[in-house]
Amino acid sequence: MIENDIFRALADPTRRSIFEKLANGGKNASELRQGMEISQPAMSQHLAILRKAQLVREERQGRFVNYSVDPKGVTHIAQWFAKYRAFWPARVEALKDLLKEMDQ
Amino acid sequence: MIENDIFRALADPTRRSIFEKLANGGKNASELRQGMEISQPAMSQHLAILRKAQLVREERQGRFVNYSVDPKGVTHIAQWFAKYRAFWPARVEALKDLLKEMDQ
DNA sequence: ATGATACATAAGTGAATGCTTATATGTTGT
DNA sequence: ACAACATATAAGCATTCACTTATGTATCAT
Repeated sequence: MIENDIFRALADPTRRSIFEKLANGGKNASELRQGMEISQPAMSQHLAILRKAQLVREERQGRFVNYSVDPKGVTHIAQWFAKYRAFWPARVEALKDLLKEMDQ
Repeated sequence: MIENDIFRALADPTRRSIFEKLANGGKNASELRQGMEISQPAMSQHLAILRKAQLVREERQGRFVNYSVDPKGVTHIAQWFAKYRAFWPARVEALKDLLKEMDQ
């Protein structure tokens, strides 16, 4: 189940910060490691988990593999999260209608 | 870190379905167990984890403890998720402005 | 072809996770 | 006070997780 893959992927803080980095633009695995104190295999394993969750997609570019955020996973969270719109703070209640549209 | 507690809490499918049940209205621990094939201690442990993540709040009512969705945790996910609005599908792009408001 | 570089995969390990059974705590009715 | 009920906590155990080291695969430059 993809929903399970997504939440398991996001449960790890290292993977969340990788994902966050990619939200600022695509990067290859080596670039992602910069300033992160993480081994090459560990990064590769994290990326595989994010990929399986469709939170991230890969595109080979020669020796490098460029990673970027995959809207598929993001959309899936959006849909899951839309179920809880009733509990957002009052000032965001205006979102309701748009999100209701999204459910269809 | 609360963000970590939230994502770890949601990583378990049993906890997500408990959370989902509560989104349809507050229930006590016994009611939550109905139709779930889960032991009493397991339910109690799951609720403790959801409570720590501020996804759920408790309110004692006599012998029972009524649980309901806590907007604090939900709001926190909303804020985290707002960072990735750029990757939502195009037809939801209209949400941008409202969510931008939310960031402040 | 050969070496260097970028990344993936395999196998092993300690720590965390979700369950179990047993027991404790808190509340109600008698 | 006491039994019954609702929930929480403790301790133990099997599985999962995130890492490690070692090795494999793919691409580039010479």
